[in-house]
Amino acid sequence: MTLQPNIVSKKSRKGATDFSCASCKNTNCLIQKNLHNALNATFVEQKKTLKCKKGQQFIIEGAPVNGLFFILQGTVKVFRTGINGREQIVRFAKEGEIIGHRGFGTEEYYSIGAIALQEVVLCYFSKDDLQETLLENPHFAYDMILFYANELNKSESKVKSISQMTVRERVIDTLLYIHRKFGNLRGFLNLPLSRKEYADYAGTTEEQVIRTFSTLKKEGLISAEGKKIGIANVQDLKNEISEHNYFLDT
Amino acid sequence: MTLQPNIVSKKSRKGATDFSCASCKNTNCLIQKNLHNALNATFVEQKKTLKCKKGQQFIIEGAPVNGLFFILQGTVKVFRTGINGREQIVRFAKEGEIIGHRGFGTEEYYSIGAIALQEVVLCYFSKDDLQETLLENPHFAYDMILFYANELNKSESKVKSISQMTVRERVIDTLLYIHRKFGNLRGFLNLPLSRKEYADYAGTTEEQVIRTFSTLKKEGLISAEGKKIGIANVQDLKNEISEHNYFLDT
DNA sequence: ATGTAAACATGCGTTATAGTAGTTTTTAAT
DNA sequence: ATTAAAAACTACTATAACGCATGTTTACAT
Repeated sequence: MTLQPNIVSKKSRKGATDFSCASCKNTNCLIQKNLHNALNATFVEQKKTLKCKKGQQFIIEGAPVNGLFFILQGTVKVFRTGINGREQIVRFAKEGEIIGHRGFGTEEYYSIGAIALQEVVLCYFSKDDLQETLLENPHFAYDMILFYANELNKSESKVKSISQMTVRERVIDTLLYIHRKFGNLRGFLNLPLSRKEYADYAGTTEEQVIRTFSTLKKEGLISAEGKKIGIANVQDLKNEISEHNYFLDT
Repeated sequence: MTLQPNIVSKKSRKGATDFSCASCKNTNCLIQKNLHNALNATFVEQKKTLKCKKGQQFIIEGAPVNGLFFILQGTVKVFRTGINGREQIVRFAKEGEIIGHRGFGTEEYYSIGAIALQEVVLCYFSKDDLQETLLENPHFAYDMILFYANELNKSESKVKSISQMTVRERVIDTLLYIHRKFGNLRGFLNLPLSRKEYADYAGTTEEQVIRTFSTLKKEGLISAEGKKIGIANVQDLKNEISEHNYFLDT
C-alpha cells in the first residue's frame, strides 16, 4: 500500500512552486545556514524535492541508506520497530529538520522509519553528494558535528527520562515536548496525535496514556476533546516534573 | 575529596613514558586514525596527558566544557545524575574512546560526569585547538560526524531497550555488553563492577540485579563469585534476547 | 589477626504499570 | 444523514518491579 513519493523537481522550475534552497525560509536548516559559506552551488541544485501525502512512509526501517532528507514543509514521525512489533517513536520533526542522519556513514541500513503526519515536502540529498560537500566544506562539516552532538545529548536525556520518570511524568513530559515544538492553535496543541502515539513516544501503553489524560483532566491540568488536547497552564505541568530538577528538552 | 588529575606532560619527554600520538597503539582512536591525514603536527603536540587514580572523577557534571578527553589507557565510567540523585550510567569506556563529546559545541556545560574505574591515562585537547583542527581538516571532521552518527544510533537503541525490555532482559543485555566490550579474563568478565553499577546501567535497582543474577546462576547461565561474573555460554544468553529479534550493540 | 564498612543476598509486602474485555464516542466515508 | 470503522474510555484483574528489613558474606584497613 505504500506509495512511492513523487519527485517534484530536480531543480526549481519557473511557473511551479519554488523549492530552491536560495528562496527557502527555514532558517534552522543546516543547508540554508551554510549557503553563504561557499557551499557548492551545484550541490544544492542537485537536490531532489519530493512530496509525501499524509500517512505515507518515505523511509523504511532496514532499507539501504542512500541519502538524507530535509523537511521543507510539514511534520514527520520518526520511529523504530521494537519488541513484538511495538513502536518506539524517536521524535516528531518539522520543517528545517534532518531525517535519516542516524544511518549516515557507518550504517548501511536505516535504523528508523519515517512517516508523514501531514502533507510533507522533502529535500533529498544523496549520500555521495553530501559526503563530497562535507569533505570540501569544513564549516558545514563542523555544523554537522554540533548538530549531532546536540542530538546525542537529547537522546541520552531521553534514556534517563524513560528509566527514571514515572508514566505520569513521561506523559506530561511528552505533552510539554509537543507544546514546545509545535505550539498551540486556538487553545489546542498544534499537532493532532493519537493516544497510541503519545504512548509510543513516552514509552508506555495506550491505556496508560488514556488513564493519565483522564486524571489530568479531572485535576484541571489539561483539557481534552478527542485528539484536541489543551494545556491549561504550562507552568503547572512543568512544575510536576521540575520538582526532580529535570526537564527533557528534546 | 576529589583529587585534581596530575598533568604528566605537555609533550612526551625522553626518559619518561612515551605518551605521544605518534607512538600510540590505539588504532581505534580518531586522532590516531587521522595522523597520516595531514593532521596538524602542532595540534597533537599541544595535547596534555593526565593520570587519574582509581575512583577519581575527572569530569564533573555541570562544569564548563573546556575540551575533550581521549582514553590512552584504562577504563572509565560515564554517568548522569538523575532523579533523587539516582545515577544513570551512560556507558563504560576503554582505551581509544572519546569522553566529553556530548557537551561539545553548543553546550556550555558537561551533561555527564566521568570517573576512572582503574588507573587511567588521558589525552586532553582543548576545545579551541580541536575546533581549529576540525575546520582545517575536513577528513577528521567527517570522521567525527561518522562517530557521532554511530553514538546516536547506540543511544537510541538504548531508549528502545530500556522502554521495551524486561529487567531480566536488560540485565542480560548488560552482561553481554560488558563481555563484548571488555572480554574475559580467566573465565570471568574482565571488568569488575558492583551490582549497583549493573543496575545503574540497566536502568533498574541493585536488588533487582542481585535477584536476576541469582536466578541466572540457578539456571546455569552465569557463574558469580562476588564481583567475578562468568558467562557460561554466550550464545545461551544471546538467545534470551534475540528472540525479540533485537540486540543492543552498544 | 581483627574489626568495620561495604557489598551481596533473600523474603515479603506494596505499588505502579500492563493487559483484558466490554462500552461509548469520534471520525470519516458513502 | 447514515453507517462502519477507528479511536477513546472505564473497570477489573494480573504481574512485574520496587522498597524495606534483615541477615550474610566479602573486602580491606589497622
